[in-house]
Amino acid sequence: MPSSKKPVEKLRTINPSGSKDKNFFELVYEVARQIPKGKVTSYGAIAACLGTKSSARMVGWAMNGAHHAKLKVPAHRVVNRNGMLTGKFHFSPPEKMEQLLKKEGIKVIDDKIVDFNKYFWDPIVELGF
DNA sequence: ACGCTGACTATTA
DNA sequence: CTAATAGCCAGCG
Repeated sequence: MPSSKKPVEKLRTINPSGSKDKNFFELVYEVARQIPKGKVTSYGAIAACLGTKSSARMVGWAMNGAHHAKLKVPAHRVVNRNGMLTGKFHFSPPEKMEQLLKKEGIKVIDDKIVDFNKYFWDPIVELGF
C-alpha cells in the first residue's frame, strides 16, 4: 500500500446521474450512526443489512469517506468480524479508536475487543430486517 | 484501458 | 489449529 493515500473526496463524484451507489454510502453512514453507544458491529453485518454482504470491503471503503462526511459517523464502532480494530490506523491518531471504545465501556486489548460477541450490535436484527 | 490495492469474509489446504 | 486463496467493487497510476 505504498500509494492510494489520497483524500476520498472524489467519492462524491462516483455518481454521475444519481445512481444508487451514492445511496450505498449514505446507507452505510446511516446504519453506522444507529449504532448505540457502547456497542459495536462489523463491516459484513452492515453490508448484509444493505444486501451487499459479499462486499464488506466496500463498507470499509465507505468508512474511509465517513471522515469527510458532513454528519458524524462513529466509525470507531465498526470493526472486522474478529472484533479487531483493523482500521485504527485510519484515524487521525490511531489510538483514538480504542480510546473512544474504552471510553464507552468497551475493553480493548491488543487492538481486539474483549467479549466482542457481547457488545455486538446486529443492524439486521436491531433495525428489524 | 489494464492491473494493483484495500478499514472484509468465507472457504479450502 | 493456522495459512493461503478466491470473490468482492471502486479508485488510482
